[in-house]
Amino acid sequence: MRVSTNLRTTYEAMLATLGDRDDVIGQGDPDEWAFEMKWDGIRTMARVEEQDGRTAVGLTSRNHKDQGPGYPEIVDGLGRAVSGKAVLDGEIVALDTRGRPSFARLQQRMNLADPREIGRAVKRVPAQLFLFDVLEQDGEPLVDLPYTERRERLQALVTENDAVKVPPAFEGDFDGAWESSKDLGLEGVIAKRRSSRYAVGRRTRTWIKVKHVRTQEAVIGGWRPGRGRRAGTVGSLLLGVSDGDSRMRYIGRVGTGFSERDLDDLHDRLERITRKTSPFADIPRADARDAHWVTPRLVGEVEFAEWTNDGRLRQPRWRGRREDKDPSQVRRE
DNA sequence: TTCCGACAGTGGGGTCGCAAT
DNA sequence: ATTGCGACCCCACTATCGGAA
Repeated sequence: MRVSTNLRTTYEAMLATLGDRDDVIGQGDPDEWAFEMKWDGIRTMARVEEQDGRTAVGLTSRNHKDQGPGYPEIVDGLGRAVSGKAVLDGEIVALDTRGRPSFARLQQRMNLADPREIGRAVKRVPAQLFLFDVLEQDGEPLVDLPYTERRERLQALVTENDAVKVPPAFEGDFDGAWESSKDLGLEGVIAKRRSSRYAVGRRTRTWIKVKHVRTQEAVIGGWRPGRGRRAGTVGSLLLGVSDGDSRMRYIGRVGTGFSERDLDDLHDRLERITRKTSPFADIPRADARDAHWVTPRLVGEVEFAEWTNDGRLRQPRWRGRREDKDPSQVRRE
């Protein structure tokens, strides 16, 4: 039986810089890069140790919370997958019915405290640990080795099982990896410089994440006032799309992507088209609480990661007004 | 000089646990 | 019983600043 201990992790995860295709292929030799899929889950530093003759496993999230107790199947799997001591970097994921990592499913595993509750959740939504780096092996620090050598060490070190995987890294062309990630319905691609060291706790351009982006036109049906620095202007916009009906279908809020000029401009325009009632057919009470309603006349464009199960924008950001669009023509794409 | 990376501070969706109503 | 709120997870973005390139 493996135990999950509250082992303190001494490493902060290395982070990738957000970029686009040109940031990767636009400079230098394309062979300098390796490509991995971007997994949508919980970034986790894993430590395997020997303690009193037993294998002890620690899992730590990015803000230093002990994740071991919440994922007993991974603790057990990691104990079987690795012999000896190691510090490994990876992502806890929960796969959907089509085999894609689903953050929505994984959320059902978060914040559970009661062991019986966790036991039931393991059966309902099993989680896996996808490993993509090794920082230390049997006490030997590996962070200064180049990526390619750490990859070799990782693959030799880990014996995969149900709960622990080492997903492949692709050499060669970005476009191939990009298309694969798209076909598989994944978030995007992480490009890693093959010669690069593991920069503990830092965000550098030796790792570049390139994400699939969606765009959607939306009608502003209201807004919420800002707080702190944004007091006196717009906090977020309440967005909708036409359903062919007189009232709009609510698709969520957007509160980032504005410059200070954008905020002033929007605030000005919105104040002039104020009305008393909600233009949405279906907005939840919580979202409507401190809303200021407006006549649905202004159209804008947002970028976002994906639609949530509830038909809301996930990770939305404002891209600007679309004066060329008629509100009644704005549909969900 | 320019640019990179770190920080702080704003905002989002979703889940769970717990206190207030 | 319902509602509200914070803690965790994921995150985008703006604005600023110091120091590296």
